[in-house]
Amino acid sequence: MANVSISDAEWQVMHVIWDAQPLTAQEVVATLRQSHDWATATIKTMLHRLVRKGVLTYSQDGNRYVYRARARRADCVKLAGRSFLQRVFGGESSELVAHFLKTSRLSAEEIDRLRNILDEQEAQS
Amino acid sequence: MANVSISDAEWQVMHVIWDAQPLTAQEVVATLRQSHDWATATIKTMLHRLVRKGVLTYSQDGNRYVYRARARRADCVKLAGRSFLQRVFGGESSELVAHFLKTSRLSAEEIDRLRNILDEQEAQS
DNA sequence: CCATCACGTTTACGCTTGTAAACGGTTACA
DNA sequence: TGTAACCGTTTACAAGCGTAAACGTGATGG
Repeated sequence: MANVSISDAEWQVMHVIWDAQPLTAQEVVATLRQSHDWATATIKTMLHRLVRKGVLTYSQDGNRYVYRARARRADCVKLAGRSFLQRVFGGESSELVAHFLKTSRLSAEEIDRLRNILDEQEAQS
Repeated sequence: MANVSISDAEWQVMHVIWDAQPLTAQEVVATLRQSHDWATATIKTMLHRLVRKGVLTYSQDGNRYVYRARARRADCVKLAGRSFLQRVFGGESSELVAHFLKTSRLSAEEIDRLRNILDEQEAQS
């Protein structure tokens, strides 16, 4: 289904859809316009490609399409994550995590949350 | 210098070089042969492209080249990390870290080390 | 001295990506 | 009843990528 790779620009589109699906093309365009300077045609191309890749589906409502994600965000994240982990950190997840911990500013709450996750990891190992 | 993007296959080559530079082309080929099934010509193409991108340099030793990284691994990792963080997690580093913590099996030592990093983060905030 | 080998360089080629204009059909206003 | 506006579809096109063969040149063994 979706062992397909999603390109950089396509991710931007997918985030919009995962955040508020179902959405028509214009709704996607309107949302993206706030953050990107893409021509409408450009966004439509991406919607198309995403449908072809099987990541999106649409249903028709009159003359317009209503798009929904077909792949779940979590699954796509997992796939992209594995690939990045492998490519950049040679698969060493603790290196990856260490890197991002060091290069991020985290709030006290975030730090707490991460500590909790670590505790769980420890408990179940 | 190196705000250039390094492709997937190119990362594989760069890891080899960062791990043991300086290296001749054959040394790179020999190392990569253990993990990849690439023709020698393919690897040479990548070395070339990396030189053109400014990520690698070489010096000549007789008829052969000796390659060295020109960009530091840490810098490339930082760049690729930022880009991935943005693309997949919309810039939310704590989400990213949480994701990788949850999807990784970590040893007790690794968990300890990560806790320490968290402690430091907390201290300096 | 010639053929072969080893090196780096050039050329190749199909696919993906970013970016968008052009096109054909329908709808709605003037 | 045109005709402008809107929709989705097709076509475009240059750059990057994965993958590698072909080429020119200098060295080397017979």
